[in-house]
Amino acid sequence: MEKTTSARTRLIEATFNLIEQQGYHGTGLNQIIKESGAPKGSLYYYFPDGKEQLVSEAIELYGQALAERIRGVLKNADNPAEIIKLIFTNFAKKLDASGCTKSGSFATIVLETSNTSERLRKACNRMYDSCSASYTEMFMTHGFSEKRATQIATLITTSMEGAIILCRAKQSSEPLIQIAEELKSYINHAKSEMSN
Amino acid sequence: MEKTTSARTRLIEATFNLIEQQGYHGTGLNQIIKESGAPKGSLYYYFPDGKEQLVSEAIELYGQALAERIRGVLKNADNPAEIIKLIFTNFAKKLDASGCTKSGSFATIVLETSNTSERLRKACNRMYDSCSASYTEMFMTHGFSEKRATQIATLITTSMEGAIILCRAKQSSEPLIQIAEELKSYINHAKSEMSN
DNA sequence: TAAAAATTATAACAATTGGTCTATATAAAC
DNA sequence: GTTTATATAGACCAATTGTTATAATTTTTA
Repeated sequence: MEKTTSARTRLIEATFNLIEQQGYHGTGLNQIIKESGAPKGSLYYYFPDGKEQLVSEAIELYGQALAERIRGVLKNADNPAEIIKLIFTNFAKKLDASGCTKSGSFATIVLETSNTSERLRKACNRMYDSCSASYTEMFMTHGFSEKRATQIATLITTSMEGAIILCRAKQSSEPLIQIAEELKSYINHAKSEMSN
Repeated sequence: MEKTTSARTRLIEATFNLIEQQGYHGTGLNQIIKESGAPKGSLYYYFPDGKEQLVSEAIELYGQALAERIRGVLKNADNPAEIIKLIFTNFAKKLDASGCTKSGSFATIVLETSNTSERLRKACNRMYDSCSASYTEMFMTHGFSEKRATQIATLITTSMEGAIILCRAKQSSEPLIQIAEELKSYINHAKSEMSN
């Protein structure tokens, strides 16, 4: 089972790796093949729909992994504010580790293809929904109303994605760190107002 | 003066228009020429450094216009929370007017080129700094400490950029509207805590 | 009107793009 | 051991990418 799927998954992994650094159109299939080390003939065998399918599955795979990771961290959280801060600082660490080259987000794909590929747009949208839902769920289990929980979840999702962009532009993880602190104090404030 | 610069500026305008819809690598020079209606031979006459220079100047031009627009709106603001909300809802309107195709942000360029072009990365970064500084300035004139003003400005800048991405993915301006409301109440809260 | 400068046209460039094709190998099943 | 899927190799495709070079054309200046 390992050997059979390895070429396929190597292609997917290389795809996401390169796209998060260079974008969708900036990443060629030849480069993906070289980076993955996968045999060239295998690409259209596993992904008959070509690049679009390849990227679509990369979004799906990475997105699910991301959503699960987040959900796992949120699971045993007793302090929502603290745990959100932790997630942001973790992202900052990963970004730093890559020299600020790998953002770990779908923003590029969205911005490049949302007007030309419904398939990719929807794949990205599902991932945002999935992550956002995880946040919402946690806040609700901590006593927030559904409406309030959803609002905060949206703010988290958007500021996360936006902070990553600022970090790439600045070549520094500082924006993520800053937002981490900011959101923490905001969530604490929201908590204290939970009565109304 | 109008006729002489018209081909040049038409090229720049077409460039920004297309890039915000399709990204940097997704937009070809041929398409820019066609869209702009500018003579083909003029491109490398006005922009000897090619695509990079063309895009760089597009960022500069659009960025300055954006920063000025924001600064103008903030100038005669007596209610910071309300004016921030207004800016976000204005962005939402513009996005809706384009059928959610034109984001009016530099995120694509950052994500696609920050690892390969210092020139473009820095150009985008300058624009973020410029906008962020406008927000900071306003909050300071309304009594916020410099530190606090900067923090809130960063949250505004990041969540704006992130919200735009969510809107593109969702094909709806709803995230921008939601964040508009959320930030408004947040700023009001921050204002009430200004004493410490 | 002649000379100079600014602008545009056109063709070609090598390189690369995403994608298709057929032939060959490797493995599994009977 | 022969047949049948599964998988890989690699040449090939037309189209397009950004870029360069040179020629023709305007426009400005003298």
